[in-house]
Amino acid sequence: MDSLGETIRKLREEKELPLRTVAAYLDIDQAILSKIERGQRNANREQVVKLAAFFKIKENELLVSWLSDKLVYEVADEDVALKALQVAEEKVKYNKSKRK
Amino acid sequence: MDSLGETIRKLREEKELPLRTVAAYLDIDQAILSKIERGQRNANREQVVKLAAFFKIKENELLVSWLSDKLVYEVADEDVALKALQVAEEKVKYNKSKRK
DNA sequence: GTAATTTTGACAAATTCATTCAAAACAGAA
DNA sequence: TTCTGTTTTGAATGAATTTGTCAAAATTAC
Repeated sequence: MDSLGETIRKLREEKELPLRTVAAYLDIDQAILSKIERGQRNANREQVVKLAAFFKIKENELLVSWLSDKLVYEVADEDVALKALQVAEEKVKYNKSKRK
Repeated sequence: MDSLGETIRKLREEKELPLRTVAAYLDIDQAILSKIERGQRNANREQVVKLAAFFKIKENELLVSWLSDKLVYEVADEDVALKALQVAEEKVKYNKSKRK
């Protein structure tokens, strides 16, 4: 249940790479990557895709991690957080079945 | 499974009230309310609370409707939408248990 | 200690978002 | 059709949020 930040920090440290290296690959300032890893900034979709490629892990898994982080952030400090997530699931399922 | 917009439009039309009346209560331009009802704009939390009071319905129900709309919007056109919602649920549950 | 790396925060730029307003579109009644 | 009230649209503005840059401070490793 790691956040995106925790995940990529672990991967980076496993390979003993400095922020600089990964940041260069993503074409962003290392300060931003530092913040992303610690959850102070959100990555954008493009960056997530690049990160998956860089670390050679499944793109979809990282996207799920990233998206779910955003969702958690969105419902934070709402009492109805869980309920809202469940209803959102229903709505997505419903839309999917309808779109066919 | 109505969206917030559909819900409040129905309520307003049941009572045969013009946009003007409800908009005045919310202290916003009627153009905005029109857009909120048709899902072209997001309401903010405060407006949702006021709407619940105005129509005398449960605040939490309307908040769930509003929040879940935002979540659906956030994951729209992502293949991993459902998965992300499920993982987000797990994360929220986990955070809740930890925060005690 | 030095050197490399990471974190922080101030600032600027860019982008997104909300709001206002007036005109256009629409609906119903006469 | 015209009159009246309502709703929708879109352009323009302003506010707020996000995003990136940079350099200095803090931390870590040697």
